[in-house]
Amino acid sequence: MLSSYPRAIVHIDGDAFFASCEQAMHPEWKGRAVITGKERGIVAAASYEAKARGVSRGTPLWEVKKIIPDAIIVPSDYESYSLFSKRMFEIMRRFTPEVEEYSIDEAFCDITGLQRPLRASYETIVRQMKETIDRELGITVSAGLSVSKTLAKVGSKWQKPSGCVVIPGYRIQEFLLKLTPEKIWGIGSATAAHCAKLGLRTAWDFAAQNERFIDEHFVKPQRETWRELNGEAVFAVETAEKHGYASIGKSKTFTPPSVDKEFIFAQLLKNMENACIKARRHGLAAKGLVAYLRHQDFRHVGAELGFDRATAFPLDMTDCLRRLFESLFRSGTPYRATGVVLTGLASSATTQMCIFDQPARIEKMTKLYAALDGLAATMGKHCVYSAAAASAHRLPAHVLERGDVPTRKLTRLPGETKRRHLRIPMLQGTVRD
DNA sequence: TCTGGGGTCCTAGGACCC
DNA sequence: TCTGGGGTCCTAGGACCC
Repeated sequence: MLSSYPRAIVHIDGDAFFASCEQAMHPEWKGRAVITGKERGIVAAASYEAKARGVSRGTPLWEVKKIIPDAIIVPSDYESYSLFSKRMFEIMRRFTPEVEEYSIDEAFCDITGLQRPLRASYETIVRQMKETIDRELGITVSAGLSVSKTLAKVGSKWQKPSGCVVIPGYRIQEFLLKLTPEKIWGIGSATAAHCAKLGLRTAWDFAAQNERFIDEHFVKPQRETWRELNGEAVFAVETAEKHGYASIGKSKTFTPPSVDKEFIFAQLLKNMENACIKARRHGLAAKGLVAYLRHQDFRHVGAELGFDRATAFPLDMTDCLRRLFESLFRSGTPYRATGVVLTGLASSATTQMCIFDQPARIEKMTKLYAALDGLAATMGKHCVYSAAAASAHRLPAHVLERGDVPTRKLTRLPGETKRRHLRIPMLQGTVRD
């Protein structure tokens, strides 16, 4: 049985990936502080030169400029980074097809049993993999090799940048003794606090508990992490390509927080319109809609509602959104952000029609949005938007808007001689409560 | 660092149905 | 109507990740 002997799992992690890609594309930037994230106003990635001077992920850019006046600050260029990413995965596949593309800059692979066919030890295989990536891509990655994904991740983080760390079963304790529980993949701040309450100060304290104790005090995901730390490969390397989205969300933080009811609803509408645009671009339609409001203290309240028919049309959702909003909003409470999530996404081509639907109307709406999407493609996003969301587009001076350029508003569609009524009856959402 | 934006999965409790 | 027990679905919220 495969599971009866230890697996050899590799985790490869790009070092300051976005910044490294920029340096690879602009060799003259090597050795300099390079920052990406210009479009959002905070650091998305910082080169090691920048990190050495105290800049880390999430630092506001104005602060970066104070610390490093000559820093090179550029917007994140996902398309280019994706090319580096793809090539990294391809190189890994030269060694084994068992590669999981975990994120743009991370991948796992399973090299169990490959010593003989590749005529090399596991460690040598990993080293070759890492060195090939470094050489061919002109960036560096860090590698971890161990018996489970969680431990392989411990390895790849251990010696960044450009590390290559092996954690065999008999050395697990040695590594985990030097880590707090929070450093482990799958253990966040909440679980770390829970560990602290139980007197578990190191990751080893957690790993060394017996199963009964773990079952008593922890829930499923943490129990699985516990088993992984004990050398059991619980999480499989998922080779299958992930396609599409299970959900699409859009959110926006505004500073300062607002108590203005219509302003907040307009933000929500804009979130919803943006999410719909993205869904249509991917040929997807949603079965449900979540709306949420974030309080000043970062807690949020949300509510969900399902549709009778999957849709990616704002006109279908406006009523529903209003109802969700009314159920969430408390007047006098300042909110700092709004968000919308489209859930239950499936290809809009295969959308089942509900027997109460009127095909003609749906077809009209399909045409309308196809026209709007076409317009957006040629004239820029948001050249047309719903009147209700207008206040979110014409932003008050106190609202920070990054990256969005105000565009002109059209009152009629191209090819029309007179204004057409765009009043299409709303689809009834089913409130489940 | 008092805090961006985009995702996934899990859980507890209630509703609803035999 | 009261009485059990159990399954399944849904929802709101948590937690975590990059």
